[in-house]
Amino acid sequence: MAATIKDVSKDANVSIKTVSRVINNEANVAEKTKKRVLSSINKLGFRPNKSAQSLRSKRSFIIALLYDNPNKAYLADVQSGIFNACKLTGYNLVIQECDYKSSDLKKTIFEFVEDLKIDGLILTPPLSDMDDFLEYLDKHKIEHAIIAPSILKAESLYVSSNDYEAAYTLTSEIIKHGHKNIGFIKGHPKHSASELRFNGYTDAMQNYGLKKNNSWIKQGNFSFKSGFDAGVEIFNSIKIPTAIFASNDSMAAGIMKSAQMHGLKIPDDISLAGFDDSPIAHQIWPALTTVKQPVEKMANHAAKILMAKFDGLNEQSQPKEFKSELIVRESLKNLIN
Amino acid sequence: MAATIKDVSKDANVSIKTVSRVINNEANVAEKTKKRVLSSINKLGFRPNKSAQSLRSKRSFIIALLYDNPNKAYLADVQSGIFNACKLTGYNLVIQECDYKSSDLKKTIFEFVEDLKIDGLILTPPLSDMDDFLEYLDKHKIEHAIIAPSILKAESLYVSSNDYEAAYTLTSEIIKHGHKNIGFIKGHPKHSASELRFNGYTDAMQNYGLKKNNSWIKQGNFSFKSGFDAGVEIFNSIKIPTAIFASNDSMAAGIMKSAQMHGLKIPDDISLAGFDDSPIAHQIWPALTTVKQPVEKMANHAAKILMAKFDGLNEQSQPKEFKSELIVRESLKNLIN
DNA sequence: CTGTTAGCGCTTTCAC
DNA sequence: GTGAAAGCGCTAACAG
Repeated sequence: MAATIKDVSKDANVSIKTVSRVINNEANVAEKTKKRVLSSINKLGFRPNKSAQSLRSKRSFIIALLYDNPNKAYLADVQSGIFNACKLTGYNLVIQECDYKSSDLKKTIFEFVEDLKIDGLILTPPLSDMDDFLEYLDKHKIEHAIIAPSILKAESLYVSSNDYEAAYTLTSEIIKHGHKNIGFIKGHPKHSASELRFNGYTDAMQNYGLKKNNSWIKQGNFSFKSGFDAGVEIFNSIKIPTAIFASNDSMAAGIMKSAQMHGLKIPDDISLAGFDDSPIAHQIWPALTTVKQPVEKMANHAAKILMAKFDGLNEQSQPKEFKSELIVRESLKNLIN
Repeated sequence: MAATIKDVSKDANVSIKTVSRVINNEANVAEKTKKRVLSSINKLGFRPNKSAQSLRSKRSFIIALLYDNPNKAYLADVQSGIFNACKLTGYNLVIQECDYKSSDLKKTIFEFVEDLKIDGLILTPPLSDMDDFLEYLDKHKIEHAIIAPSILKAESLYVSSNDYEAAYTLTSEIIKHGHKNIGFIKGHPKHSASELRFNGYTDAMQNYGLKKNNSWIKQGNFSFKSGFDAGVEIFNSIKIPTAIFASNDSMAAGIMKSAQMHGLKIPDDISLAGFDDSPIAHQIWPALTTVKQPVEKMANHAAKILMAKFDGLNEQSQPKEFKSELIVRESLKNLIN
């Protein structure tokens, strides 16, 4: 039978309350007593019963990841980042798939949090931007950290990346390769990143004195198919651009397929760039020029600042914004010389 | 304040034990009483406190998914299948990344299960084949369902797919397209699927009277890079095959890249086939001929038979083996005519 | 078919 | 700094 707090208290010759103090790292325990208790804990292999702790203290040492149908690689990265943070602190990770369009989202999550006494939530896009849901969480004092929200509120816990700047930089890079006619495929309208990336593209074009051509700008939704369809439309137009910047890699891969089916060579006939550096970016030929976001690190940090809050620590001083990295690969041709 | 079992018992004018019986669907409650209790539960919005249930009954209504570094799409599919099964039963899903090579794997998982009172585990490859770990779980009476184990023990809960047959069928299909010189890239040696797929290939070759050529058979490890490397080796040999069957899509994509860098056209110069129908299979061009396994369904079923066991139900009668589907796409050329 | 009693293992409250 | 007592909300064991 597993040792209980009582066994430890007997072994160490203290009250159970003192053992409890040691477990919970509370103040007011003499150093000597603490050592004795710790050695008993060790000797007996005592691990606190989480159900009992949870019943009494209404916390569970469990955090939850909420997501709605992200792409699979993104989900895996986020999850891995959070998991590794949990491992350090002894927290556990429950996952909860949600439907952001569902009308009982709030109720579902509320009951989920109440039932499991979930200590806090980590939200991923598009949940990160659902204002009324976020307000609801605040109102009910459900702790949460937000990954990549579009509106950065100083008082909330979040991590974000510099989508705008990265898109600006990538566009500039394409321009510096001698391209003037550059198309753009927008991402899912509900994801804040879509707008930021488009703005980065737009501003770079403008600052370099280039004109956008609306027949080369298409609405996508981050899916391979939407990229493919956009490619078909663009390649059927009278004049085609020399480069296309798609808001993510899946769409860029879709364009690549449509280009190749159209008999166009990449990058000789058309250059391509994506965003995210998902596995597909280097698993196709030619490999995609893209932007790598430190998704795993961001998620890791989100989990850390969330858990720090439970312990009253302040990790807010840490950077909240993570820098992306430009990765230039074969899909981008240099037109100069 | 949330309602407790006591509140319900007062409202319904019964003892708390009777309420408990209703919650747990136990026998020996008069239909009439049950109705009254249910209506009180409803009226008060009562939901049982899981911590208290867990403390007393040593179960948590939580199951856990154990995995070690699978590919991201596979993980997402498995997870989704399990999650959907959980939604039906009210169970929750905790995830646990493991290192199958770690010497404290057993200890880590044991404490994890004990601490959270995890009701059962779902294992994915390569954990599915770690005999001593499985034995350990049996010995400690930790319930578990196994996804795709190599050895099918009648007494254990598992789901599997017909890897051998599928590989046999795919190889036959390649042969029926007129190919005689067919290479093969093996998967990760630790995954049972690798051997099954190789055997399917071998037997098909033999049954059609074709000879295997060892310089076209390479050891891979399921990664894109291992496929790429294998491709480089094969394409540098004096004579190259007309088709290569890679044990998964990532490796097939790797071969495709090496072929294209070698100036070979697919499928005109070389046909390719993969396995799994991962996203990459149709996001490259030409799209890969492959085999689709119902991963999500398998995982869903694994979760269902596991949870059924907790309630003493027997879902063993359900099929344990799931059929794969052959998907022929552009990467396979017909050499006949 | 229903109820009473005890107690799971811990934290809270308050006393010293 | 430390401890005693109470009790979180539920289920097990038994009684009727």
